[in-house]
Amino acid sequence: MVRKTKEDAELTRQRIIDAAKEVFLKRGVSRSTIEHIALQAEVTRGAVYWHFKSKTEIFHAIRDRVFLPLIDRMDDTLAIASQTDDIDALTQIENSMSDTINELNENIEMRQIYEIMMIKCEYVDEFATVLQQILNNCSNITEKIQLAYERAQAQNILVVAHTPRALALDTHLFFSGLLHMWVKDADGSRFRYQAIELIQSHISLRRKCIKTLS
Amino acid sequence: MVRKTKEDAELTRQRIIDAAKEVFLKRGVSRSTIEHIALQAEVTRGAVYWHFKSKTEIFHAIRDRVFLPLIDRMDDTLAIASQTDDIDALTQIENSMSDTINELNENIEMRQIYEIMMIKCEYVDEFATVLQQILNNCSNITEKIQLAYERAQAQNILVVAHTPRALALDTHLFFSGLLHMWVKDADGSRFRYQAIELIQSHISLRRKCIKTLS
DNA sequence: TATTATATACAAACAAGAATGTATGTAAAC
DNA sequence: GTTTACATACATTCTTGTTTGTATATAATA
Repeated sequence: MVRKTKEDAELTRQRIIDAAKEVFLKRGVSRSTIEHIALQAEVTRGAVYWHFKSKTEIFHAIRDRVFLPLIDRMDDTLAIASQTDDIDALTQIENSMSDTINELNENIEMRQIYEIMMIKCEYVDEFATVLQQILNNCSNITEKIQLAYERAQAQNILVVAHTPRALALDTHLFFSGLLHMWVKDADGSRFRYQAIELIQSHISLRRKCIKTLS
Repeated sequence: MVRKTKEDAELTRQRIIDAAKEVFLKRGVSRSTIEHIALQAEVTRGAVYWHFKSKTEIFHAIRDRVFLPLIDRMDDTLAIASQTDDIDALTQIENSMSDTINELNENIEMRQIYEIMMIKCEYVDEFATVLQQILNNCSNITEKIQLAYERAQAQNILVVAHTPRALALDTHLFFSGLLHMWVKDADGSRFRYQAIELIQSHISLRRKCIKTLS
């Protein structure tokens, strides 16, 4: 059993990535060895070394597969807000966060990879750069949220006396904390089941009360 | 040079803990070996094995030294609120968070250990229990914050239409996110220098506007 | 108080296993 | 025929845990 077709080889590559994900999740990135991954993927270390030159490279492959798409998606949800007018800016922000949580609820793989990134990886040496990338992404998201708050301000639905910048940072920190807790709260009792409500509550705090309607 | 006095031995023990902290910070917990720690402490592995039976035990020693006190302190700041009447409940919440940030700013060791706990440790196997402890502490803090919000409600300084419970969770998630970002933001440009303002802003959003004064 | 016994606080050496990286082999695809 | 996609074997380094040695503090005893 040697020399498969290109399609077979790609399949092997994907199986190695899948295997690494499982192993990382179970043992943490540092304690996982190439052999562990090979065993899980039911190939030899030779196969792993053929496709990847190191464990770090596998780590990045995992990251690219799921982590980046989710950020892009959140980005999009916030961006399209400027075009559609049937939905206000605050709701857009709320949706962008809710969508992410829903995605984590439905997509097991995404959830697993988030878990690896957050509590099963040590950000030293080669991994320190990953942390910087994450920070940069955070800055981008925050800016998008700020723009949305500025739109909300223009739509006159925002509470007064607070700058869009401050609100955006607050929201970002809230969501950042929520994601961390969501991941750590393995049994779901504390945060996982009420995440959506927490998001709604967070946004409603920023919405100007329309007392004149009643 | 053998068989020191008990005081000398305790000193050695502390030096090993100090050394481990430095090594963990530099290389991450998993990649740090007993030998690394011994070298940093300028003792042999024999000394380390005499005082601690494993790396995990050193980890817990580090944690107990700084991590727990900080949580206790935050706990206290929130608890004394019920006694002093010259300072309102919302300010108490604000202070408890600001104090923690200030402590992190001033206490290098505390900062380093937080960094280790947050981004230089993989929470698997023996370390998984540590995560549960952290979660439990979070629950306690959230409850304390909730009680403070209930006092704020009684003092009639809180915005209406939001339950103390929801506000407490939101605040806790905000602060959780802030701590994470504070730690990750090594150069300080993004969060470290404006953490206090962010806390003030967060709290002021919950404070009922006193328009009648002007 | 002086002597002796014992536990302490390490250092140094040893043995075993784990993990990595590379080198070599090989059969089938192209 | 050559390259690809691996499997297998090997050499080396790293790490751990244990064991042994030893000088001295401390307690016990006389």
